[in-house]
Amino acid sequence: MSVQHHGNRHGRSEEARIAILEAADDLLAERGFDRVTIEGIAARAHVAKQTIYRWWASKTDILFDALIVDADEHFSSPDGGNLRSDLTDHLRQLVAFLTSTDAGIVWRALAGQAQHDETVAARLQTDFTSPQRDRDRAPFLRAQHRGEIAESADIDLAVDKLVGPIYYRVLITAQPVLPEFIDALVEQAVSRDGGRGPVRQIER
Amino acid sequence: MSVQHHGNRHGRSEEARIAILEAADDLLAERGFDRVTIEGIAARAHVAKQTIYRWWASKTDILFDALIVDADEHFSSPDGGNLRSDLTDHLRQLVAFLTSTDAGIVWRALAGQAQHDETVAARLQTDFTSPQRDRDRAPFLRAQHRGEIAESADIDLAVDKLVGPIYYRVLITAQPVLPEFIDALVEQAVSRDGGRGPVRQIER
Amino acid sequence: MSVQHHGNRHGRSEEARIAILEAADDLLAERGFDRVTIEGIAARAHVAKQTIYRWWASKTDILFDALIVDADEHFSSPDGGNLRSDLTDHLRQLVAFLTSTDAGIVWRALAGQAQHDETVAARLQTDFTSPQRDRDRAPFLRAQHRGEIAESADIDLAVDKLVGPIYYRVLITAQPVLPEFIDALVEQAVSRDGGRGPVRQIER
Amino acid sequence: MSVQHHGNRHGRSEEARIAILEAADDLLAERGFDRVTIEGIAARAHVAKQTIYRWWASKTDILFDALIVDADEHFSSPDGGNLRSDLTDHLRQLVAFLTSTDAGIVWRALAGQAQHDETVAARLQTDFTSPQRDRDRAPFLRAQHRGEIAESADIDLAVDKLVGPIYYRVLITAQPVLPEFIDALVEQAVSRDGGRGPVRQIER
DNA sequence: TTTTAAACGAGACGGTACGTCCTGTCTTGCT
DNA sequence: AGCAAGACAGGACGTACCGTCTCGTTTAAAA
Repeated sequence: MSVQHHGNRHGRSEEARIAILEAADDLLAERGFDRVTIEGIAARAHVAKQTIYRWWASKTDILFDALIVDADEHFSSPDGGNLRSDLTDHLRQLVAFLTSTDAGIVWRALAGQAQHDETVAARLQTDFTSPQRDRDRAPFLRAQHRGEIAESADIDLAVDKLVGPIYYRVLITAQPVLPEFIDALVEQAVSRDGGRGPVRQIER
Repeated sequence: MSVQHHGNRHGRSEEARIAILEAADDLLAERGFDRVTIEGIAARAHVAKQTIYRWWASKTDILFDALIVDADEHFSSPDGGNLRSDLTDHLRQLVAFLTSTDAGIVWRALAGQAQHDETVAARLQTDFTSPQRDRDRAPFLRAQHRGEIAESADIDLAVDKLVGPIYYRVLITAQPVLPEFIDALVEQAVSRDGGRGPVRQIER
Repeated sequence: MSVQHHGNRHGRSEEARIAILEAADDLLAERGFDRVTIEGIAARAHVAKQTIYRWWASKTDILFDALIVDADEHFSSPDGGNLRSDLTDHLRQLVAFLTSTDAGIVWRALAGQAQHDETVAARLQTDFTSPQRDRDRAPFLRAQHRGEIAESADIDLAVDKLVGPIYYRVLITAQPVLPEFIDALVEQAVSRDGGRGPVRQIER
Repeated sequence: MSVQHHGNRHGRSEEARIAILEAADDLLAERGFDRVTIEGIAARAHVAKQTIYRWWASKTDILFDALIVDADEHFSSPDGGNLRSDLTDHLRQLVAFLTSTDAGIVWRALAGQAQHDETVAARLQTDFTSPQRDRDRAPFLRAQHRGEIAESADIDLAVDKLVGPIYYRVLITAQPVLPEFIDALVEQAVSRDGGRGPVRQIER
């Protein structure tokens, strides 16, 4: 295990790489996306700007590196044996990730920037949204495999109904996503007459 | 009837105001949010930078002005006599607004920027999200008044379930929001056993 | 004695004129020429910018108005009966004017600006330098009239030798112009072997 | 031998430095001091504004750099063996410098600005006036050394009398400084009965 | 007596330049 | 070869004044 150096001919400095990612993270949390600058990162990481430009194309590129590592690690897929339990578990993990982790802060910044920049949108799709969607579908797939739900079930629609309201609260209305809210979403997804509860037609 | 002013004590130049809003709109559509600059707006509107700074605090402030006018005008509330019809109408208007209007482009830029800037988030809440939420609730309120749904119905939850998936598709997954998708959302909201359809439990 | 008004068809407001001249003077003394601005003068004089532009072409134009009045009033021509006495009197007045009066501050600013701006140079020549030169020549002319000096005397050269060193000290070396210095200049001008004193050839 | 640098850790770009000084010089000659702007210099020198601000504090600071080089080089001190000859030589050089060189244009602008700005005045004193005064005194010091004039001679006074009228003509009266004028000044400085000539008392 | 026109305070306008910050590129000497 | 350092050309920021303009008010001479 060789120690990393400041300038050598053995490849990039791991020391610098980590310092840059941490500086970017810290600056994002402290000052917000618009005031994260390459110069600011370089200064805080005690690194030359050129070292950043050598390995990353932009500040969003740095943030993606900070995001990906954490996102994968965050989610576990404990199989609780039934759909309700698995969905509840999963959605709680999702909400925790989006609202209570450093990676969630990064994700939110990138999701914001994706609205401005098609390149960011594309990479966010590839690096986060798409794998995340696979994670979102997993409980349903397991339920199908188990025979708990029909093979014909429209899982994509079910996922949209389930996670859509969560992202909506996080990005748009800034309302907290409480356990009861998650439960209501799950209830609808699993119930025979799903989601009927709150707003159902009065029987005549 | 009215004479053109070019700056005097009786108020600002309407001519300049409109030129600035149009320039901002055009630049946003052509170049994207990050390349909308005050200097660019001033140049395109044939206006002095100071005239912009005199009346607006930032480029997002300008975009809010461009947004508000259009948002109000966009939505009508035709009372179709039943909840399903009203919701369908309303959601189609919402989707059209978000995805197919100039104002929708502006809204998306501001929603993105709101993830970076708490000030923008606050104003977006006040100027768009909150009144829009009132518009989203209106069909349910009319249905309650009609006796179509129970007084105890949790309208806020119903709205989240209804519009959440739409915003999610527009902002996150970039999937088109087709009529069938809207219909599926509405179906769940109005049905006695709402949303059961695609993913329902297999009866045992 | 009619009171002056704010806006009428009988000509300009004397009140405004004086307030502007005083504001210009004050700002020059307090902040220096470069920070005298039309806006600053207008604000301090509680006057509209247009009122300034109506009557003056530039800030130097205002300062000329402030200068001229005082310059004329400053100099007296008491005839002391002999050249030495008259020159001494006159030079002391000149030095006092240049270094110790409000008008002297204005003059110095305009003399400085004249180095940058040919228009200012021309007006300064007409309004100050040329009449001042007449005042400088007066003692010699009286001495000629009296028969004290020859009709053939080169008065222009004598004036240059006399006042040149004074302006030089005021504008260039920033040395004080003391009475002894004036006396030395006068001594040379009036003596049969003028100015020989300090640096004379050693007799062989 | 030397490679061109365009900015690196080993110091500034000599190329940029020279381009900036030349641009400032040219703009001063073409447009006058007030229309020399940092932006104009940057544009003409094909240089970024920041490069100017990195090395100079103001436009006068740039002009000082343009002045100093030339001033030193301009003056030679040929020892003609006698005071009259040396003074004549020296004054002709001075007049040529002030009125007929690029550096003279710069000097005049700075001398003008020194009347407005104490900082400029101080630096002009240090960088030009004071060393120039040493050059002005040199002929007298050599004459003393030679025994041509007394040890007790007041050289400072003699210099004021000699150069004062020249600066006066250049800055104030805008009269040309002709050889005859120089001769008359020198004549007075060296003659036993110096300066008596033009305006002397009529013998009684 | 009423009308009218000049000068006024106020302040918005299109502009120019300011001095600062950050971008992305480059060059160098060190390790 | 990668690095820290940092100068470079460039572009946008937000501010200060420029000189012009229009407005509505004040006022005394002209009608």
